[in-house]
Amino acid sequence: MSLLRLATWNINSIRQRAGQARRWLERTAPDLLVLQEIKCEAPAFPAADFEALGYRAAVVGQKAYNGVALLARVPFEVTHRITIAGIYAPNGNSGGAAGYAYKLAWMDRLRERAAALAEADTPFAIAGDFNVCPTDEDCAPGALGPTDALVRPESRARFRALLWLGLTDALRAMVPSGPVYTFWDYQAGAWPRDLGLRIDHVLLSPTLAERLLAAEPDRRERGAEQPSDHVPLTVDLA
DNA sequence: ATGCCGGGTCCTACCCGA
Repeated sequence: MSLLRLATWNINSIRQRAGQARRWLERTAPDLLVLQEIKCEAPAFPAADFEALGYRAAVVGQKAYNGVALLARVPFEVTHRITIAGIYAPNGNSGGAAGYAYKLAWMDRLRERAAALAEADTPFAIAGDFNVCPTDEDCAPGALGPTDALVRPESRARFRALLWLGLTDALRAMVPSGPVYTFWDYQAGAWPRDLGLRIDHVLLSPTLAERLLAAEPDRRERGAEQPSDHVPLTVDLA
């Protein structure tokens, strides 16, 4: 049986953690990795580091903030065409009411885009940092206040609207209940106290969800030297 | 409880993350 391994990782500066990403790719060998918060423009992205491992990079960069990239292993043999979206959704806590409104509007546009993909014939996955804890189980007690943009009801409603399109939350499909975090703040001993959040997600269209074999955040990476505050989330599809 | 850590940049005090 052939396997398609997808992964998403908010790397929090690719220039700071190119070596860590390279070692993780060697160990995990995904077919495709979407990265968020690369924090550089495309020419500064260390594409050669990944080409040496057999990955080709597609970069949408920005100076200082944000920025995403997609690393795909080449060569590959196309047996089933699928569409992969790598996203970095707005946090929504900065910029006051306007910043939160921007987050919600962005999520509304994402839903429209996902609805268009659902209308097409091609199976698809949306993977990335959604900056939403979908339920209370996805936020360690005390890790965030009730007014935080990541847990507010309007944010959660936008996430549910994606699921109502027929999408499957891959990690929750494999781990139906209990804490399974993908992020731990650098502050206040969040990692040693395991005060984490589940905000990185992989959503699968129905035919891909039928092929879901495994989904797991790689907690080892949070314990590395100078880690990102997010860990990679890997999803295996038959 | 925002700003304890850690990234970025107008190079160094300040913005942003979640």
